[in-house]
Amino acid sequence: MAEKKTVPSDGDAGGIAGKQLKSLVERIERLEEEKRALAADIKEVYAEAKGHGFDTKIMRKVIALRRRDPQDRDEEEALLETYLRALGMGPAVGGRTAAE
Amino acid sequence: MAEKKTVPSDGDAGGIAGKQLKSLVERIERLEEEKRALAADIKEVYAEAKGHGFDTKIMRKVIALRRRDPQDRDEEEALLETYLRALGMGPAVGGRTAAE
Amino acid sequence: MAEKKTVPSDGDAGGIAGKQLKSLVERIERLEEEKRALAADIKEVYAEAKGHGFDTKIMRKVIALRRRDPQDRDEEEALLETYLRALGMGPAVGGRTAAE
Amino acid sequence: MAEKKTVPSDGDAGGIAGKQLKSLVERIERLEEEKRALAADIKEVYAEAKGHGFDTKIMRKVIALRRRDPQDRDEEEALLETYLRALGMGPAVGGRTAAE
DNA sequence: AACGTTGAAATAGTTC
DNA sequence: GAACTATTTCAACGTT
Repeated sequence: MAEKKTVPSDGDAGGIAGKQLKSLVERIERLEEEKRALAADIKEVYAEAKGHGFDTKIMRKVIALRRRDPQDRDEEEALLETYLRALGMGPAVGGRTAAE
Repeated sequence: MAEKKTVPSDGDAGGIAGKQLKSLVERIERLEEEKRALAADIKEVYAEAKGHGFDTKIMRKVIALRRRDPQDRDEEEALLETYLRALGMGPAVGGRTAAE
Repeated sequence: MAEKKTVPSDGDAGGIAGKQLKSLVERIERLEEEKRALAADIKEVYAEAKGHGFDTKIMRKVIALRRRDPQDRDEEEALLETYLRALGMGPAVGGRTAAE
Repeated sequence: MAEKKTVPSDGDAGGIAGKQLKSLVERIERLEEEKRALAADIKEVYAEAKGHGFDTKIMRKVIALRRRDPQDRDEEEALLETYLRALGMGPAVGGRTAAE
């Protein structure tokens, strides 16, 4: 049966390939740690915002919206309305439906 | 790995209370398992929906909307617009037609 | 294939597809309600436990641990193979392969 | 029913609070961008590893495990105390006390 | 009763 | 395009 390739160089268990692997893994781990640090920073800023009385949940939405392509937004919105209409509910925005 | 004892099966301090604890824990575990089963069922229905060509992401949104108090929705929407306006962005999202 | 459509049979909002969507949505909503009921039951059991003087926080930890343990064991086993393979050795079955 | 607060200091959308909000949002966005850059770097390293013939899926597993391990150790320690407390004994400090 | 913490649900992204 | 993983979001809980 065909063996799945695990490490590049063949019979050299723990040899050259091992060194290389170790190096790669360590690089990744370092980058990931930096990434985590950034995430912590972001969290802090949110905390600060909250301390100033802002609603962080809404802030997150705003930031997500800004990141997003306006066209996609519109399309999704349209689709949502379509589904709501198919369910007999009026479009969610612009006030409640008259029914019920 | 060595197993850890959950309760001192035979320790004096654990006696009666230990039995009771065990019973409570098991009841909870049973309920949680049922809960997980239900979650799996829900997942299945979504898969079926997808198979019929529906957009499950939108479906989730619809269901979330239906679950939610209309008043809260409106308030949140208003706040979102407020924030967007404070940032100098038009109220891009919020259900109005794309062309304003 | 390759149509980007909104509902399977399109243009028929509130029609056939609408019925189907409605049915799916309602099924999901029903399942979700059962799920919520179960969650409430679990909460009750915790309340009862608390009433008997147990520390629910610890109980949660214990339950979480019991749930995690089997997984961990599997992962550990998988990992063992992983490392072996990473070292250029075949899966542990039967020890070293003849291929050496 | 409590009123929902929109922006902290005043209703002056686009005013003082608006400046503050904008500043916070931009800081977050900048940090997020750095974070994304890091994620891209990580991805690159994986690509490089793959180019050298390594199985990145396994690499991810290994890295995840190395990250989880220290946590597990802490949890294990915490759990020890947990069990002791569940037995009605105080935290393990000093072993069994005479206070029983 | 707000706060932070934590675990689960959902979403996005990636690989095959 | 389907599955898996990683990230993000949301809700519950205890805490102060």
